[in-house]
Amino acid sequence: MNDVKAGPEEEWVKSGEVRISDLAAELGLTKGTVSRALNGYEDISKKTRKRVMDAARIRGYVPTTQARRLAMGLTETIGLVLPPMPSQPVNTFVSEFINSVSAALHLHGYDLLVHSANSEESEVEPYRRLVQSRKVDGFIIFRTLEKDPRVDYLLNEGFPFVTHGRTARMAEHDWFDIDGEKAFRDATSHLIKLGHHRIGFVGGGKAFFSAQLRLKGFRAMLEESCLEKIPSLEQPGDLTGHGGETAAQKLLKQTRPPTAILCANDASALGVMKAARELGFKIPEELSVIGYDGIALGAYIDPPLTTLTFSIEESGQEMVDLLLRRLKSPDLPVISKLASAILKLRGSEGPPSSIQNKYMENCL
Amino acid sequence: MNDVKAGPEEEWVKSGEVRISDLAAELGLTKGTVSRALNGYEDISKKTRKRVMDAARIRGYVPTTQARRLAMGLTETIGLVLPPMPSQPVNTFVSEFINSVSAALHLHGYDLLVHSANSEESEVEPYRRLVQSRKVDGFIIFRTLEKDPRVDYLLNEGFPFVTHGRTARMAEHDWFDIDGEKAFRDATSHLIKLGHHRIGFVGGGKAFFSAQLRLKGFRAMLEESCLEKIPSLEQPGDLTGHGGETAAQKLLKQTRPPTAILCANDASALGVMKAARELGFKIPEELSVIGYDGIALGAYIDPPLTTLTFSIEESGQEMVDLLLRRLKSPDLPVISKLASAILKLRGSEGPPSSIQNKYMENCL
DNA sequence: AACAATACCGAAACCGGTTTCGAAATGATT
DNA sequence: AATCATTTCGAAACCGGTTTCGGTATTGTT
Repeated sequence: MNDVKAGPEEEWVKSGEVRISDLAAELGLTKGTVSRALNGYEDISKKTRKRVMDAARIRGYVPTTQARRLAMGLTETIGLVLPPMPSQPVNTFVSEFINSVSAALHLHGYDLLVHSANSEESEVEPYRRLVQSRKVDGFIIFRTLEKDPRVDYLLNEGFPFVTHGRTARMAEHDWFDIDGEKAFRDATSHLIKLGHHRIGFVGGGKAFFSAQLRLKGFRAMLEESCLEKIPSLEQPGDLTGHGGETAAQKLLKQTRPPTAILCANDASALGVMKAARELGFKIPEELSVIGYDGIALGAYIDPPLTTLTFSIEESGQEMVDLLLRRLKSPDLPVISKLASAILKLRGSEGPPSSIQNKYMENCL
Repeated sequence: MNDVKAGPEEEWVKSGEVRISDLAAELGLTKGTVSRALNGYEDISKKTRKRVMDAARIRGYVPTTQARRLAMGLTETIGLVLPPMPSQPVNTFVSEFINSVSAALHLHGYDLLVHSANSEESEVEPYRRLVQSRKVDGFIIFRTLEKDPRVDYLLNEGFPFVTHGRTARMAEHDWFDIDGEKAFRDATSHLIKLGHHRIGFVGGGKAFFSAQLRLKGFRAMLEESCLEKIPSLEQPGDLTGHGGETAAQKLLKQTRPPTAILCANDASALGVMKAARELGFKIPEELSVIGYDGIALGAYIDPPLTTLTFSIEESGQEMVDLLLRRLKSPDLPVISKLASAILKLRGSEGPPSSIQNKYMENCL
């Protein structure tokens, strides 16, 4: 019932028991000939090719991947090392990302090797091991730091990789990134147009390049709109719910708290909302909150979280494209792609309640 | 600066460029001897062993995994196929699970191959391919169905695997599971002790064995407590936020709505809370809600979601243990492990407001 | 000093494929 | 019918390791 679908004359065989030498012996050919027949070489007569392919199908022959790869000198495998995960509230990105990367790789005959980073050893150690043991042809790296040791190591080795996110050395390696700067310009602009003057910002770890760019976009739009930059309204965070909570407390306990808070990611935003509730701020009437990541769950909380969202599936596909292109032609100049996030309005933002916020004069 | 840490006499070399034959030639030995020296064979003199190991270290020799595995006839790789993911609100389980499985495997020298299921083809197709091409030694399967085609296929093939979750054929294969039945007995009991009479249940897909067990636990505790089973209070769900929303609407629009709702997972619970808000039910005063999964994010919503939680890390480790044991001794009798979930009270449940709920008489 | 036992290493087969090269068989040409 | 070009396949090397087997060289025994 659950057998391999079998034609009339095909008998069921346990998978993976027949080798190319068995097939060759059975057909009275050498394994070299069988190999060429199956791989479409031109120096095989139509007749024998048919014989070989029929026999292969009937006997259920599938070449052993290990042997084929060894002979051909390739691994057809891409490595992805999971960064150590502190109990982050929202990891939905990782699984979706793995899923899309894996699917895209599979289309091209590549496998995905997922490795976890042992938190006790150096961050690059897993990469070093995978490179040295020749288990992979290249890497997919995400959650990049401005100065990223993984990038340094691989660039030094001349080993192919693509990053999700920019780094200080972005001119030297392929990367894909979301335009977080523009995203935060948009979000900030949206808040300003709603009438907000005092906008708080909860950042991500300073080491993450992306977090810096988001802050940059925020500041740029403030300046463009002739709003003064208020240092006390910029709070560092760590991209976790708890971090957002702490940062929000510092923001909201000020004598003149912000009327809106922009968060470097959704997890932070959830922490911010929690702190706001506990301090008695009504969202969005007394405080607007905007996050970043577009986690689906944000739609289910109260109020639904307005956020900046982007396609994880596209990210995975684009990165695979970049990496495979690099593997095919190692000497190509560096390629990069920038995709944009879109502001998904769900309800956690609105005009500030205080009428004090008169519509600001345009600075131009 | 980012070089491999190098001793005084060790010169830097690009990783993975030196083969065992190079090493042998350099030392004036045969590759067989070098191999045995490095692998601790006894028929190698102390002197040459030291020579070989020193040279290997200095030259940075690491055996090519592909070749070693081919020669030894093993893959040291475990496959994990991601089930097609409908845009589920909360996928935090998957990434954490992959992380722990990968870490546990790595301790034993195994790699994790993550494959994604193409939704267009049969569910077992990815497994079939991985088996036939001999890419993996065994599988980690999760989110099992009662009648699971993947399990059927692999049992038929005699191919090693372990499931996270039971199946109809659980007597024939190794499995690890959370005792969802007991978990829901506990949660139900908790609600009953709080004074709830009319408790709603939002289930998972009927195909998932785990969902059935959770329902079973719910029913069992109702019966044990002499509460009548009210069919209209059991609503099917699909483990998504939207499914929970729909189910909750059906529950809460009844003339006598439940005073508490138990959900087969947290995503459903979030949907239930959303629907409840929109229908004007205050949580937990007018409606208690309990989920299952223990997603960290549940602590950040309002009110924080009470849920049944378990250790994903433990799950991954235990499953790896079971699988590797199976690989080592294929003829061992079937092993299974059942871990328990614990009720994590966070605030989304409480006593029913209506005083109508007089303390029920104990049925014993 | 002759002989047996032991330590140590080389030679070669093997894992399961791919690919190059050359020879035999076939067909075409004159 | 002899010559040459093609077609078609076998033989063998190769990928980079592991492992078995057997032969020296060394040591130990009497």
